[in-house]
Amino acid sequence: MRWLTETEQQTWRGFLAMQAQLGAQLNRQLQADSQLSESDFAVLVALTDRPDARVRVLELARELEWEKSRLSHHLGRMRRRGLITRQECPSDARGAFVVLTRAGREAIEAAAPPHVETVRRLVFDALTAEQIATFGEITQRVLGRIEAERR
Amino acid sequence: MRWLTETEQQTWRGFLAMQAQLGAQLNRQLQADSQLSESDFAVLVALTDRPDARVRVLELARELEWEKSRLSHHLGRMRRRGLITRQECPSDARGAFVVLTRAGREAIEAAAPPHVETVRRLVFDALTAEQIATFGEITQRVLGRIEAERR
DNA sequence: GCATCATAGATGACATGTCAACTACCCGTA
DNA sequence: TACGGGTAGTTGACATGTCATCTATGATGC
Repeated sequence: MRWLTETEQQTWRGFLAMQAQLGAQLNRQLQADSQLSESDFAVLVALTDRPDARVRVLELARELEWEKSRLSHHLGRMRRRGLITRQECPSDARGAFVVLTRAGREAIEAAAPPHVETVRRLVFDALTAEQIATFGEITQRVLGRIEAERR
Repeated sequence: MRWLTETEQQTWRGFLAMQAQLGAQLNRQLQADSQLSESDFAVLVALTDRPDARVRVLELARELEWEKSRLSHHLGRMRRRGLITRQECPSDARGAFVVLTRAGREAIEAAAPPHVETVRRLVFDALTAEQIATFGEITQRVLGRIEAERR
């Protein structure tokens, strides 16, 4: 079988370490500055991307690429914290909209600047323009592979 | 404040998506082929890296860059499944060694080839040599930033 | 109308991760 | 010897994620 070369192994382990460290650091910062997790943040961003600040649950799941049950649980928790609400869907009684509340909007507006600043500081400021471009290509290619494989 | 450019935002979202998808896919494959999680795999790899197939708990935690409590919980679960054992440490009665069992060794030896194959297929085969090199540089730079910040 | 199957979303059981204590032991100093 | 602070590792409470299953509604063919 084809093993990994020494260099590939190092690259791979480096990636695993970066992934873990970066996620942990971003979570810590978000939590400390805004009492939000990365997951909360992702949901709130998806909502603010909408002109009417609301989405159908499954559409949100597809957009975030989350399992629907994960999303359902997470929305329940966010609802209990007052960041979002549910709204019945008139055209399909099974469905529901997720709606951003005022508190949710305030939370995301307060959280975004320091979070973006951290991402910039830890990632983009550390890289040259060319590295950033290559980084983008890499993620797209890998995503393409996974996509292809899942079919 | 300095926001992210359109391109940077795309790159960042792409990275988040890749991270999530790749992790999920690797976990699925490992689970299906070997009944192991990525975490189990990481622990077992760290053990097989040792000539005597055993490590002190905290040293393992440092190597994996895991919180000690996470490791402790995880080791408990792996022990219950028979993948590892504990061994008292004669020179420091507080401490303990984590030891690879025969079953653990068999599990990792069976799991490694298909797992490596998947990593190769999804990542390295998708990239040019130059992209791989850049990828390695990127992870190192970002890790360096995080490292610097945490002090 | 109604039997049948698909879909939206929630739920419960369980695996995993985090944080803050806690226990037991080490070691330097008086 | 005894005390005090540091270290190794575990534990419990709780947040989060996964999987399988359930409920209610929608859509389709007869």
